Amino acid sequence: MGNQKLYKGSIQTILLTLLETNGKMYGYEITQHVKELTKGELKITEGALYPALHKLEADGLLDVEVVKIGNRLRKYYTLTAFGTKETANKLAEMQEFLKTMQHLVNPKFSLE
Amino acid sequence: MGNQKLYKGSIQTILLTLLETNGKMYGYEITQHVKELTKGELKITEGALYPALHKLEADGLLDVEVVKIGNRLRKYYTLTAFGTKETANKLAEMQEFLKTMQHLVNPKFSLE
DNA sequence: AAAAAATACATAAGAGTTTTAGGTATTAAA
DNA sequence: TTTAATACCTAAAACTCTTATGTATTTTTT
Repeated sequence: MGNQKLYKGSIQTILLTLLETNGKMYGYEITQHVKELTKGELKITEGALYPALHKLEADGLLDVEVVKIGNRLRKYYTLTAFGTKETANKLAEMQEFLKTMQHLVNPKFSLE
Repeated sequence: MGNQKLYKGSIQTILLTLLETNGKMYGYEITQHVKELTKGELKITEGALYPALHKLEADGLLDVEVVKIGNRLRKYYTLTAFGTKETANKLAEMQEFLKTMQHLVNPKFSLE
């Protein structure tokens, strides 16, 4: 497992991207999905996940739907229209960031 | 200027990489260099820069040499042997991180 | 059948990093 | 001569995440 510190600041973007790709997801599902997708590189902890989901919801980017499975709750999250727009913005920023970082840490390719 | 938040956690790696590439640099020089390299995308603030340099020095990754230019001081930083080793590690972690993020935000390319 | 692990949510204290805002001082440019 | 640039620095506050803890249900293992 690499340096979790590097992922600071990118969790929101990750959540939004996953929801855009998969339509709707619930918290626990997201943690498992990310673990698999990244082969264990990134483990989104609950202490980071739930506050992030709540904030995105409070900010109007996500809608939530509570579903009862047996006697247990699941909270399915989906993007709002506003959330979809913000996802595009954040994805663009992420791509810019990734490109910039590649240039910085891989000077051989920094000639553009 | 994109989302500065994304750069959280990567400043140490950026500093080490710059020092590896350029041999020795002083603080102010680094801020200017990064601004140019990234075309203004990333502005390393002094409040982030100096504590980071001091920490890397305290941790034994950097040596410092004070030079007087006229009546003004410059503190040139260079990598120690240990710092060079750590730079390689952090660069590897950064590459891993960048690859993982590309997969996450660019699902089309996530088939490996 | 009982114990352990997995599923599913949540919060709160603490750690760590960066921003914002302030400070000192010298040198170059307007 | 006043402003901008150079060059260093720190401290309070904001922000994000980790660690630790809690509750409860369901499934798997012993």
